[in-house]
Amino acid sequence: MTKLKTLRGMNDLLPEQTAHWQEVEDLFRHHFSRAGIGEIRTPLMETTDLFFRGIGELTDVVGKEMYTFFDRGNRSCTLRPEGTAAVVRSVLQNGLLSQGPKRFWYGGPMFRYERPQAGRLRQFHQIGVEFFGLPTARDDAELIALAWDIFSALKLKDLNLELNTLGTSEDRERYRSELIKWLEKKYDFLDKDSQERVYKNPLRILDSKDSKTQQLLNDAPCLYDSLSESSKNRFLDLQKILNTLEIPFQINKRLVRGLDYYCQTAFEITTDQLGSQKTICGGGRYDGLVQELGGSSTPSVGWAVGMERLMILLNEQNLYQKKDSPDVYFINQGISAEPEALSLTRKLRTAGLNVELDSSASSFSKQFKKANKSNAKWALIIGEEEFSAGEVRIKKLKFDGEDFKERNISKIEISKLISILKSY
RNA sequence: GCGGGCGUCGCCAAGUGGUUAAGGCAGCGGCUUGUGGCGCCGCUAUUCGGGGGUUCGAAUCCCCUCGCUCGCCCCA
Repeated sequence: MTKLKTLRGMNDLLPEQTAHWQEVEDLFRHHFSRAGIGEIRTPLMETTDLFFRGIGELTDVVGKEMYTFFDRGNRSCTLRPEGTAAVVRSVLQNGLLSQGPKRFWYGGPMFRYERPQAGRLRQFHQIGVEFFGLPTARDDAELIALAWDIFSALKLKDLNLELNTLGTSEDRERYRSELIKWLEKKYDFLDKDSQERVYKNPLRILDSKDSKTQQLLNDAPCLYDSLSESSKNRFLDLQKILNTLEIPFQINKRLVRGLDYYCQTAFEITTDQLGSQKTICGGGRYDGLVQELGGSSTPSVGWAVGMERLMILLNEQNLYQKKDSPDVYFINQGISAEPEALSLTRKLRTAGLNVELDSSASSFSKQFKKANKSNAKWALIIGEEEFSAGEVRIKKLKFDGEDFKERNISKIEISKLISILKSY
């Protein structure tokens, strides 16, 4: 029989990992709730059309990375490859923008059919934020600061905030045709990948890894030069505000985000500790998207964090908290004592204690060994002797200064027991 | 989708054509039927990701396939 296993690029998260994930997710939630940002949960699956219209048919994500299939009603369905399009859809469908600007966050699995690598899976997880109806550079700065503060709270080191502006869609279009004209003249000197992108995605060529192409590009028209005055000023404003907030950044003129909807501000938070999957947070402004999906013109801005990459980086920088050990390890043996131990365990757990109940029914000596390994502070022991006496034995497993004499406590005095267990 | 590396027990790993596939960790049992952290003893892969081939003989060589990994593309 062949072994059953996960699909390629889709991993289980096991208890040791989920504990870390939860800590990190809690931190995100905490920051969001302090900023008055509500969570929005959309289905994992949407009509294919949403992503065609939202992300852009010519992007790689839509063109070759989507999990698309027909359901029994012959509808074309797609597992969401990113979060923004669905959030916009939801916000419109539910009329959430009728009362002015709104901020939302979302999280969960996304799906892209790509060749897996470290930090790039077919099912991966993002947490993202979207601001709607907030048009200014100050709004951009608030959004960026939110991400920056979360990473700071995680104590992440050596992060770079890279910043660029793409201008308005008119600026971008003007530059695009100018760049294509220039690239056509240099076509024969470009590397193969870049040649293919001349018409498909010329801005991406600016980011080519080919050194000859890069040299050539030194003379290429610059996006910044074709920006309108107001776009330029907007970008300068943003930089000024970030300086005021004391958030360090560097301008990366080659930063061109891949999805069609971006305009004006584009940014990434990167690290050089993750190999080629170096972006842990990417985002930008998408003023045209809401209208594109059928709403009224609503300037919007957002970012998304790649959870897997973030978790790898936290691990790399040794920022995981050590896992909690139980307060109590409950040693128990005997036909009457075992149910009694379970009963007491329930009461102690209800009182807020972390209790690990031994279920091996093996010798006391074995159970003590396990108690030690569990790293619990206390051992409770109940065997037939204690059961008959209506008592439970309490013993301290760790020496942390205070001396505690092993003793028996009557079960009637449960509150006393609880207060002892909680007192160290 | 393209190119490089890899795949031996739950984990880490030795073995690179020849009788029973080292070792460590973890697990289980015992020394010690009710008191631990140390120590000692024992047990745990008919099988080397899967399939086919070469050979008297394969974990070791060849082919295919699956998966992981690194880089490219792209992106979080």
